[in-house]
Amino acid sequence: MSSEKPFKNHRLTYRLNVIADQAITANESIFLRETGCNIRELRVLRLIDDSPGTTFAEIARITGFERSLTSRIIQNLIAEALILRENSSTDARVFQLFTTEKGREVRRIGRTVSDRLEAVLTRPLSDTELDTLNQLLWRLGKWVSSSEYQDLLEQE
Amino acid sequence: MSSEKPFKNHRLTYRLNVIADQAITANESIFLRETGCNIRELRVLRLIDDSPGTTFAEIARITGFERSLTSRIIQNLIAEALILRENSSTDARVFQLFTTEKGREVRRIGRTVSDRLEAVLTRPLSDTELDTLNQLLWRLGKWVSSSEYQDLLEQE
DNA sequence: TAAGATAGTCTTAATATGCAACTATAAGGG
DNA sequence: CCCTTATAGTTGCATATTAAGACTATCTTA
Repeated sequence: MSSEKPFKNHRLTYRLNVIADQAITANESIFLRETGCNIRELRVLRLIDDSPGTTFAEIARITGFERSLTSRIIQNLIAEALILRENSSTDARVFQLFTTEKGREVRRIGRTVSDRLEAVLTRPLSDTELDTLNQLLWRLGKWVSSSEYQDLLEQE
Repeated sequence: MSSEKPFKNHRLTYRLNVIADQAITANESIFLRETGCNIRELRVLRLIDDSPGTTFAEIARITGFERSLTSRIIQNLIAEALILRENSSTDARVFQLFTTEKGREVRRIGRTVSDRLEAVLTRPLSDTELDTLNQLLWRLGKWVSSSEYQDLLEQE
């Protein structure tokens, strides 16, 4: 029975990667078509929409993106008129970021698309199974982000 | 209780991606250090070791890598003396690939490292939970590779 | 007011990767 | 037997991605 599993010999890491890759690749082009933004831009847009007035440095810190990369993403979002920036009244080096009306609309569309894609992805699983999967992945996610995991990996 | 989940608002795709990314990134550097090969090279090495005499075209087909990319990977493996190639006796256009002694050794090391990393990754899960996760991911993997999934994604 | 820290930008260089042209050989058709 | 087309595999080129670090401007502290 268990010999029927084609994936059997593969590592968890590999399997995770294949699925994530497939899902991301498929989603990326759909997002781009529907919203004009790639996934990273949408993520930054979301962050700004959730924390109006946030700054460049905050975004870079939260996402973990390089500062140059973060800068360019923000510039793109501004060029597309999805966000705007204002000089901080208290520190002239800093500018604060806000979503525009159009930005909020794009974010809304992004959410809808995301909902749909998520539903398609999880279609073969029952609600219970999906819960189980979410829980297991949540624990794995916490684990791989922990310093204990990193330490354990490094000690040969 | 369920409100305690920090990941709660994130999408499955996102979660999968984060975990896969973390795991892959961590593994990649360890593999490189221990074997001198990156993960793709190891994968090709494994394929050749499992099917001695296989060809360039076979490798490209199975992995799905671009032909130019496949060619370069094979060249690297030859340069590192992990594999060798022989002209096919029946078709002068074709060459056949075999692992060298060193290649088999590297593969063996790769397997050991991989075992260890896998054990570290799955440490927080019980055997039963791991089984469950494997099974759910296996089903998701089959699903995202199906044409039905692709079709469903595309229909707006 | 000088020294150093911080916010953010921009140039540059390395790397990765796909495409398409290219060589060499095989196979089939008239 | 030649000509055309197909296949195996390689390589040059063009492009996209990204990190690093130099740079400007401003703030802070002494």
